[in-house]
Amino acid sequence: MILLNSQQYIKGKRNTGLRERKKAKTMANVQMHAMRLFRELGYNATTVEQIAEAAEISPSTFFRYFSTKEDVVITDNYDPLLIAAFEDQPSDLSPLQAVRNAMISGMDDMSPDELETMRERNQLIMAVPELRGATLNNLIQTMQLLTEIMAKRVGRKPDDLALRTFAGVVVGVNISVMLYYAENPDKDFSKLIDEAFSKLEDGLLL
Amino acid sequence: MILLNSQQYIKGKRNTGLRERKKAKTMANVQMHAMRLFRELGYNATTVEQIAEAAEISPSTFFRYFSTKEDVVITDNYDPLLIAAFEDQPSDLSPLQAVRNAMISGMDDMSPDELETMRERNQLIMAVPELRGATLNNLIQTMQLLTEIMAKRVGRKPDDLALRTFAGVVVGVNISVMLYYAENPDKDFSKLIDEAFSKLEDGLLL
DNA sequence: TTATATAATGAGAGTTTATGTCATTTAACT
DNA sequence: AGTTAAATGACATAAACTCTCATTATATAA
Repeated sequence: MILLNSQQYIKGKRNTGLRERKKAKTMANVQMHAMRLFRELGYNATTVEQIAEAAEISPSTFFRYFSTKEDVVITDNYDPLLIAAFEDQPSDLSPLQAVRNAMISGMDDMSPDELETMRERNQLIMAVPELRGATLNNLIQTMQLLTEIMAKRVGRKPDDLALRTFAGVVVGVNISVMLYYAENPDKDFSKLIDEAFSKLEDGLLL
Repeated sequence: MILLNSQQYIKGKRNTGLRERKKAKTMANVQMHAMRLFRELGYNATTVEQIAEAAEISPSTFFRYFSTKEDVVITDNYDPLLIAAFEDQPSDLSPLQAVRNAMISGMDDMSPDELETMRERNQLIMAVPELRGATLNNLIQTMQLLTEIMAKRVGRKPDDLALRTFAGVVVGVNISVMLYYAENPDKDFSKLIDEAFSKLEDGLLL
């Protein structure tokens, strides 16, 4: 089964201690049971208490791992990966091409299992307003990150309006693709992103 | 003081009955007190109970007017206005120009009082994650509306990816401008929108 | 290895948002 | 004026958090 947040422990901190390993395991376990219950009962009909019971922890412990019920679904670790991929892009690419490649390259590294998890998450998130709101909120964070690294790349200040418009556009396209993908889960997400960015490069002509 | 949602009653329904007038008045009154309390105490530190008491209604009644605490801030009635303004745009304009004009024309009709309220709301919303999430969620609805009327205008189906990408871009630009405006409240919001769309028309080149 | 320090957990009490029910009040319509 | 329908308030209940404190488990150092 898929890990989501546990990776933040596995990759981030020194992986040596028993304590860290246990935490990563617990976190992944809670997410697994939460996703299963959401699938079976629906998001709103599932209580934190139920999740805690299924994962064999106390509700207190649940909230130590995830500060909200939403967090158990939405927290992910994609930003650092995106940033890294972006900074790997050759400098002769246009900013748009660089972002596009960075996003797609991240997806190409995913296992079928990870892709399937991503799909299920996207479906759930887009179906539940609270989750959608929280995810959209995360996208703003991504947008700010993108503004900063993009500012470095093109040699402008991070409060440049063109730059920020650019970041807004990237996020906006992401939102529309996430929504589209939720309605058409049989399509290939990374291909959709690719197509959407093509439209952009063509100058957004209708 | 400014009305926000009350307009939906004043403008939308027949304005004749005492009942309607009272509801509009109550709604505006609740919002006024809520905004004041949020300003004085902060959003999270203000309870619905306090708002209800200030507005001299029961908590039950609060939730009849606003289904969540967030709603008291975020609910607005801009969509119908935007749609109407959009449909008023001459058909020889490009889609991008039409959207741009529609958005700006809406703002130009606002009184100074309304603009000031909009600014305060934007500041509050962008500062409070829950509100930001809920607002972003509303933007998705706007995006879907935009997709539909745009589909009519250019004669495509609403599930056309180019169309949806376009709508995503418009929403993304809005998000980035809202954020920018929250950081720079002394600027002119409608001018910021105008500038951001200019960058778009220039082909998003950095 | 044992002793001590530090971190994770669980139990339980309290707050706030939100939902649903029911009786009472208030406006609308004839 | 009397009937109908809508709005309100009082109350009960649930679920998501928050906080505190005692207990358990892991880490560290003598």
